[in-house]
Amino acid sequence: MAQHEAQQRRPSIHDVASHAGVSAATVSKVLAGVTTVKPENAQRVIDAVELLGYRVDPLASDMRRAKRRIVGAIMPEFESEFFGQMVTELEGLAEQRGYTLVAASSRESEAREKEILARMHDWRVAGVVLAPVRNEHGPAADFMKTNGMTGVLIDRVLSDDAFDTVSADSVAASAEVAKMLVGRGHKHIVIIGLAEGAATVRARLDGFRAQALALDPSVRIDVITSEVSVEPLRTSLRDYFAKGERPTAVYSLLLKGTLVALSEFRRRGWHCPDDISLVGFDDAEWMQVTWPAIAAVVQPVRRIAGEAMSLLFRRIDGAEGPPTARLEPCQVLMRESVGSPGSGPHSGGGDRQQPPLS
Amino acid sequence: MAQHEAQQRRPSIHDVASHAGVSAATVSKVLAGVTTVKPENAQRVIDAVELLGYRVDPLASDMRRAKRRIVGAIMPEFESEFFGQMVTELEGLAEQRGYTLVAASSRESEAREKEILARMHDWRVAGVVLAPVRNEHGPAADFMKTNGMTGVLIDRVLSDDAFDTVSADSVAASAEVAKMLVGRGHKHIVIIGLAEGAATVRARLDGFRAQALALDPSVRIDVITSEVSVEPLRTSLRDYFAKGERPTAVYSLLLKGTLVALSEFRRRGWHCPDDISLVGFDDAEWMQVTWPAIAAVVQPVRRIAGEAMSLLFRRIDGAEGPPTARLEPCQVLMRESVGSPGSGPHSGGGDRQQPPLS
DNA sequence: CACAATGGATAAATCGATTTTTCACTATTG
DNA sequence: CAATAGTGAAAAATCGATTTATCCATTGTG
Repeated sequence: MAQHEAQQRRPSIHDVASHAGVSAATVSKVLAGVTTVKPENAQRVIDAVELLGYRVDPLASDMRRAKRRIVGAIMPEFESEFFGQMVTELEGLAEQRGYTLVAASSRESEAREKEILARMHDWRVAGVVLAPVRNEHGPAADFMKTNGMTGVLIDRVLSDDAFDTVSADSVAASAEVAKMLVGRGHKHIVIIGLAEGAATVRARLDGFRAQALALDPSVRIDVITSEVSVEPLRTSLRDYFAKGERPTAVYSLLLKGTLVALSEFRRRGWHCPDDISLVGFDDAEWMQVTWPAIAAVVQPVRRIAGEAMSLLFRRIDGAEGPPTARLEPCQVLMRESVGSPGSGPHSGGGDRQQPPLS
Repeated sequence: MAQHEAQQRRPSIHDVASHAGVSAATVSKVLAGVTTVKPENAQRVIDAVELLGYRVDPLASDMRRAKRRIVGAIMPEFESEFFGQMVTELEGLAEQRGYTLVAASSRESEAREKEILARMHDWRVAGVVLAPVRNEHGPAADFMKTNGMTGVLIDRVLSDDAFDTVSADSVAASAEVAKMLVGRGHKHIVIIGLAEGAATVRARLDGFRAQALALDPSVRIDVITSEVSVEPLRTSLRDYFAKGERPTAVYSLLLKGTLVALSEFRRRGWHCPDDISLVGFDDAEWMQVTWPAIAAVVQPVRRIAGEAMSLLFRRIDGAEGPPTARLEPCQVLMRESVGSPGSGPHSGGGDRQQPPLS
């Protein structure tokens, strides 16, 4: 098998050195771009590198230097478009700077999150981008603090006294959603979400509520949250509807909640937007091809990733100063899932026949 | 800032050794579980480890040993549920064996794929799980061969003469889809897909065609593919419909194609399944909450990942022998998007009002 | 009692780079 | 012409582990 015969040891810096007739130190210098090498010798090194197909072993290289060129990324999951895109972006940005990104998923478990972090600390990563499962006050952030790790917290965070944070401005986005819904005459709205971290959820709720009540003090806003997972949320929403509650709009604070809402609408035979309107936090590709297309808040993934990496490398490069808390603006995509209350077929209006796209 | 004062150097194996009053070699042996250490000394080492909070530096550890405990995973993208789940699974399996998984996305580019592979080779990874952008004959697999890397190819592959392969049995699944559609009376079916790798696409087409024609020799099967990206596919499908073609069912060989089909249905105002049926390769969470729910072929992600890792580690551990080519069975999920031709409203039947879920 | 065998541990070599120190040699200056 | 300054490169130390070779002290045996 070629698989085995080619298993020869790769050339080391010493092989290059002896081929070029210089010392390993000189080779290292040439490769690092140090200018105090005689051009003639530099050329011989370059030739030898070319001839042998030599490439620096990043592991050995990182061994000696103070900061290793590895950064970690910890996401709650890889399965969603949001975190998938996030990892892709982070990977590219790390690469641009000559760093290797090691990504891991905490699978929505704080215990696992801390374990992964410990492992990354073992690797002596230069820094970590952490999207915490709950919020900035979990055990993972604590671990980072007590171990003097450098890092940036993203997504489910507001601000921290030790680390820079970057997240979507979901408060402003929620206010915009409120404007959209109340502006269309909705007077009974239910918000569903997970109580990921008290602060972030509260912020979104407050952002929505403040704007909604400012526009129409008579609007009724119900909130359904679940502490732990999505399934209890489904049950709660089902019970809520079963009680006879008839809100005219649902605002879901998370993607899975949007799915739950849709499936509960199905279960009850409600049509969206005729019977009930829906807006979801987090956009997904499929939301624009279904009928109705689902209105959604789009998070600025690229900006969050870019900002996070830029802050991270600033710290890695030794930047001092108090931590910053950045909020990146979201975009609210109005789509067919939002209508006006009372325009559905049950009240005489509406037509489920979708119009051709323009 | 705590961020900096805690930046103290971590204890090394020598620190542990001096604390325990033994040599570094002894510490290493205790940690490796070698039994030729006096119990008394072993205990002192364990105590010192505990006291100092010592943890082995995997980088330094891998330096000396022949095979590094790192495996790579290269996926075409992270944004889809399929590859997201795949990475999650692979990560867990690598972890179980004490390996670190380094994942990277080739972003559907063969050039990038090869670059990533070269970087992983630089890291001297013990092995790689590669989901090639096109097929098993791309430059990446070549690179692996000529450099004697060990690896397993997954997903868009059939078999290879140098590497083990694992993929979904999309041929059998396609046949099953054919049975489902033809069995319901469809006589004009269009298949859409990317010509990712000639062989895999052809296999799926053939699997479908053979089964369909066996059941009904009069069935007409049109095929629309695009070499490169999804957009040309959209254009082709649009042109196809614009020509006046009126197939009664669409079978999409890829997730993005399913989205394209749905959006083209929308554009023309066609209702699914009344006007046209749809089955897609690759399932996604949203497909069961939309109306209609979309019938889909579910790939056995866990099994593929498990089999790939098991084969990979077998090779890493030195297993010889010719490469194997595994096919894992898919599951075809029948859902509302599949109906019988001619039962739609245009021909008198059908009712777009969905029934409540059971 | 001398010598071999054995258990247990340490010293030293190694992995593949980087960085610091040392050194040889040339060029400048008093 | 000797002392000093300056160049470029080699030698050596280092990073933090693992592994091999070496060594000492017992114990066992003839």
